[in-house]
Amino acid sequence: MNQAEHLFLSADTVENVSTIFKALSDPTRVRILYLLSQEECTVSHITEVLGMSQSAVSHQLSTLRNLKLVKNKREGNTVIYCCDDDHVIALLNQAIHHSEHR
Amino acid sequence: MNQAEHLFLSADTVENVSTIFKALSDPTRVRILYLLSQEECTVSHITEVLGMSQSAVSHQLSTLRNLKLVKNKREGNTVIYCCDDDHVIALLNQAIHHSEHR
DNA sequence: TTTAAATATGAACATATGCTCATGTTTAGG
DNA sequence: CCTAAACATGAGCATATGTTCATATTTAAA
Repeated sequence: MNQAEHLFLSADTVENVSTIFKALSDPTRVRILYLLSQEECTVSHITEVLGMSQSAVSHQLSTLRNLKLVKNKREGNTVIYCCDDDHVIALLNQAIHHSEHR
Repeated sequence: MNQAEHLFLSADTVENVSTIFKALSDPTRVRILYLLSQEECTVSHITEVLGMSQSAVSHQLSTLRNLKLVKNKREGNTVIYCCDDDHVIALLNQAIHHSEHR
């Protein structure tokens, strides 16, 4: 391949891509996103399923919210989270599939 | 969705998936993998293209080697690196495509 | 209007990460 | 053999990250 024919990534693309992957680079966030990919969940439900502290879960949800990977709605006393980025879920499912079929 | 119908991820799967994504969570490694997805490269070539120190590049190549995402072969005085995990390249390309088409 | 439940958030802390700097190792050439 | 080029690697350092702990906020119910 000739040097002139290289495809280059813009700095923006590199930044966006690594940011998306960074969001998926933590086990807790993987578990949260996978759970939310199956059903909407309250924070307390996520907390129970993951077996982690409410604070730890809330902090990670905050991270995912800032990245616009999840969104939430208040319903009375509780807050319900759901996925807000289908493509990231597709990436996650693809990685899961690959990991489980080797 | 009923609780009994949930799909659960094994601890191993969660660990594998987050490890793969962690490998892709750093801009330098994204640039290296993208470059190697197009052509085999010597370390010095990667160093020039990225405009980084040889040491920094070598350390990241070591990380990618440990994860078996790249492999290398010695050719005389130089060492040539190439990709060794097609699926990770597919994930990377998918993320790049998504990032560039929004 | 208190009180309790559900959730969010800031501070602190321990660990992980990515780079630089110095130096080690391997190979080709003189 | 000696030197230079190409690459690898360990130590050190600054920053980022994920959790806990304490506390704030919001809502429902008494």
